[in-house]
Amino acid sequence: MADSDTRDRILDAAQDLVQRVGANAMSYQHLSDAVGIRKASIHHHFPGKSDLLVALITRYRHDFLRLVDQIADRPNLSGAAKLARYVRLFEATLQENACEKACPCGMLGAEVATLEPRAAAKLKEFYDDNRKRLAEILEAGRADRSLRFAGAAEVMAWTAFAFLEGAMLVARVDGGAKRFRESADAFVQMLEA
Amino acid sequence: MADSDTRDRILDAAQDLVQRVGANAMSYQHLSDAVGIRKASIHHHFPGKSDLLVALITRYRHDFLRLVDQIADRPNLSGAAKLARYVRLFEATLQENACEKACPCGMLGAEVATLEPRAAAKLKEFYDDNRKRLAEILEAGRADRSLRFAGAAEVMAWTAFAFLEGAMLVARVDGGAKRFRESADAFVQMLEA
DNA sequence: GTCTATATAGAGATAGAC
DNA sequence: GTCTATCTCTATATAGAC
Repeated sequence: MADSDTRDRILDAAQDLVQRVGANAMSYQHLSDAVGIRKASIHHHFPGKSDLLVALITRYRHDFLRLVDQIADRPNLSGAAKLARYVRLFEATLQENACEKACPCGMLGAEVATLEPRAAAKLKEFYDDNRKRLAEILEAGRADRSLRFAGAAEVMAWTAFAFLEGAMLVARVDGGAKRFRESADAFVQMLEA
Repeated sequence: MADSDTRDRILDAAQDLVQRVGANAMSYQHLSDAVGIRKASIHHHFPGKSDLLVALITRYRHDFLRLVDQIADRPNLSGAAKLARYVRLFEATLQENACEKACPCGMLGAEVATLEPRAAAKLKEFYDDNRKRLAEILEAGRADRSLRFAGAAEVMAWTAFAFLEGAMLVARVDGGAKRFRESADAFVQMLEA
């Protein structure tokens, strides 16, 4: 499993760089420096940059949705409580490592026009899955009367997801994690019954 | 004024590229191709890439705030109507040229970690100014009872701005201008009294 | 699986002629 | 103000030894 370990360390370094500077500002040389192996060795695990990005999105999607499902599938939690915990997943990412890290899929979203179709498709899956889970949480909240909003849950899910991704990016320019938190609280409060 | 004309054409091309692919994926060669003059001539007008980005943000900020002020300063418009028109400025940008263009300052926000301090400071000015204008619009709406929301107008302004910037970026991955519109309408509706 | 070495292309930038 | 020519550095990627 030494192979798989190196692979993960490369993905760790790549994810960190994507979250901080984006995919277009990340190079095999940076990964080489971060992981401590040569560029050619990175290419052995991920022949092209797109292979790396596809693997990165796939792994992040899997890990993140597992956390979301742990929230969404809890039967004794109100919809409002689920929504608050979902928001906290984004907040935790922003505060990782004391530097302000954005969501990797938010960063890649800004760069989508420069991604290969494979990577763009994987990215869209992440967005789709999140909107779907969010719609379920919102609908559950409306059913248990902990949330109140007009219109289709799918529309509000798109709105909430766009806000969270945007807030992570804006926070790094202006306000930081503190502003993210108070703004996210205000957003959730608008939906609470 | 032939000089100033070329300068503007370079900035036009640069803005188009930033909106579509971002600053890190934009090169002097791309600008050369788009404008029809050589790379060295671009460097004559903008010695370094940061000079170009600073000029780009400065011009966009000036032009955009002029449009915002035309909305905010209209005395016979309700706060809710002003907010709806502000949102439509972002919607119009997204639909420009039949391709989906993001806000240049939203794109640069994602890339802020790779910007020189001068450019990052100019970017922050754009964010600050927009939040300030939005807070005034929201407060006016609360005063004329066309809008209703809890807490400080500044917090809701940050929330609305983050949503709009995020929605433009998310829309290009998933849903397009149509989803942006229905989602933005839902957001405004949450604030309407 | 990792290395050295190399290939090829593109980046940002400058010198100096017209 | 624009050009040709060139410089230097970095990027992605591959060949082949260990």
